[in-house]
Amino acid sequence: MTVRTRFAPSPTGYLHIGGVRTALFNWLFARKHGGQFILRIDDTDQQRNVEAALEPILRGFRWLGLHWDEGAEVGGPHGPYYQSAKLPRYQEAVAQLLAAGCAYWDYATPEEFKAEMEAAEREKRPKIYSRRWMAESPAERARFEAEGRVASVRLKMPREGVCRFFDQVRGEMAVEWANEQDIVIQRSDGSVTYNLANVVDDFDMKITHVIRAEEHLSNTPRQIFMIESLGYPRPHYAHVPFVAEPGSKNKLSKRKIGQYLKNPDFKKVYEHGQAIAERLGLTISPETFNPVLVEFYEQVGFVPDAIVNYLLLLGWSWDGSTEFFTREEMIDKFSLERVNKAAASLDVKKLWAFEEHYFAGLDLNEKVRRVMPFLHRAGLSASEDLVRQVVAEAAHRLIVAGDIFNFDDFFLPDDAIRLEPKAKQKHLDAARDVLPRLRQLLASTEPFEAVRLKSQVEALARELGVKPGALSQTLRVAVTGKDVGFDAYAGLAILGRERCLRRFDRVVVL
RNA sequence: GGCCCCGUCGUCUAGAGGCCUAGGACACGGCCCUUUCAAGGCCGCGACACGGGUUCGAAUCCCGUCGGGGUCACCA
Repeated sequence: MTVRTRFAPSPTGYLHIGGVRTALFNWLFARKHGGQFILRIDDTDQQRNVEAALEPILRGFRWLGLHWDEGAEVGGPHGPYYQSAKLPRYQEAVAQLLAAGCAYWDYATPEEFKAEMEAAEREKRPKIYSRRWMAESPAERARFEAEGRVASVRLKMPREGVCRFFDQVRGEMAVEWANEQDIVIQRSDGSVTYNLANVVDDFDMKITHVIRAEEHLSNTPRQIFMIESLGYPRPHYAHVPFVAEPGSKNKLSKRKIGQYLKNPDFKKVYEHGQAIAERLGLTISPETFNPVLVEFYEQVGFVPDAIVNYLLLLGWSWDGSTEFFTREEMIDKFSLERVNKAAASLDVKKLWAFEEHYFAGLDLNEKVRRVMPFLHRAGLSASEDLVRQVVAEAAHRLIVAGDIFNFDDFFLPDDAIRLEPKAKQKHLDAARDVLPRLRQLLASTEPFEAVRLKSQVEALARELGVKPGALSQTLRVAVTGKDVGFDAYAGLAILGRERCLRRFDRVVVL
């Protein structure tokens, strides 16, 4: 039997990082067993603009390299893969459940049902519907309808016995049927609810392994009841823990960004990304651009493999010490047995560390390829050759592609260089006497290369009885306006004599 | 509140009775290097929730307590 797994996002307009982690486990499991990974869309018919809301999700998966074998846009033999296109099929399943006596027409009004639930809560009883407005015969239905009531369809759950199932992460599970509510499977408007659609889709798409987040654990018994009532084969289950908030065990939520921003680590990464987004001219708000959403990482210029590798280790480990896995290695080593049971908090600082490692591992051409679009989008024109030199010298100072903006002084016109007041005070004002000598050095050093510049500065330093570092800092400020950056001599050499002198003369009034 | 799940350093985790004086990684602190910013090297800080058992021996098994979380929709 071929392994088939699925991920079923709802078109919400963004790709949640916790969802990606669950999807990744599904993807890995399918790949490992030579099976298929299906991307099915849980859209409801009342949603508008499904296409627009789906686009960021599909783009995110493609960007991360988590390709699906069947589903949205790619199609496949078990479609449709959009829930909104399957209403007749679902209603057929509802009819089957009704006919089998496993579901019933219910005529309770929402208020009546709610009153029962509130009473149960008050009396500290399990919230189980009394079936007071249940109708199983045409006569009963007619009677309720004469009162002007409209029916929904509820599952007629067993009231005794135990539901047992095996969970590949949690082991043997057992739940009393008597604690299971008669949930609505078909609304009074004829549309169908999640649990029913889910069961039918998994059957239609021949899903063999249901790997989903822990919050679905409580849906499992009622889904098993439907599966059995409909005569479907039962899939294997694995409930993986959800991804928790930074520094807490609450489920990560896109709505609580304001709260996460109070976490210093989270804030730091967010602000880093924000600065890059501003240079790109993106209009951003924390609601749509933040480290909970995959889009954030794409915009800022992360390496997709870094995110995937980090997510892999969030709730799974191989031997406790191996940190880095290629795609092939993760496919080879992944197993549900080694998935942890407890929720794991999102730690963007650690994700950042993975990014550092992955970006550093890119070869020079690859780094340049990733950095060029950022420069262009920010309106900075630069030859590939210049970019290559800067990227090479910047080395590990580039962690995400957007960090190239830290070295924008190489790509700005010479008259656009701004002198930072603090740097001026510290390195120019305090060194007025040596400025003419430094200018002369720039004008005369031949060839104009880093090693030569270095030895010339060192010679001058000896002559003046100062440290070479002091002179090189002064040169750096005089030419770039800033007192931070990579090796000053390399920077001068990259700019070339002409540009250095032009800048020097603009910045320094002798 | 009912039902269910979970509980090792701040965080992610290793650990399936003796290899544990509890290992690795991120973060953090210090030192070295460097008159920039980093990176790198070295050192350090730091956890088995608690209480009972079982056992020669428990982070590992059992019971209880406490703590945290999920879920109880005509959302998905």
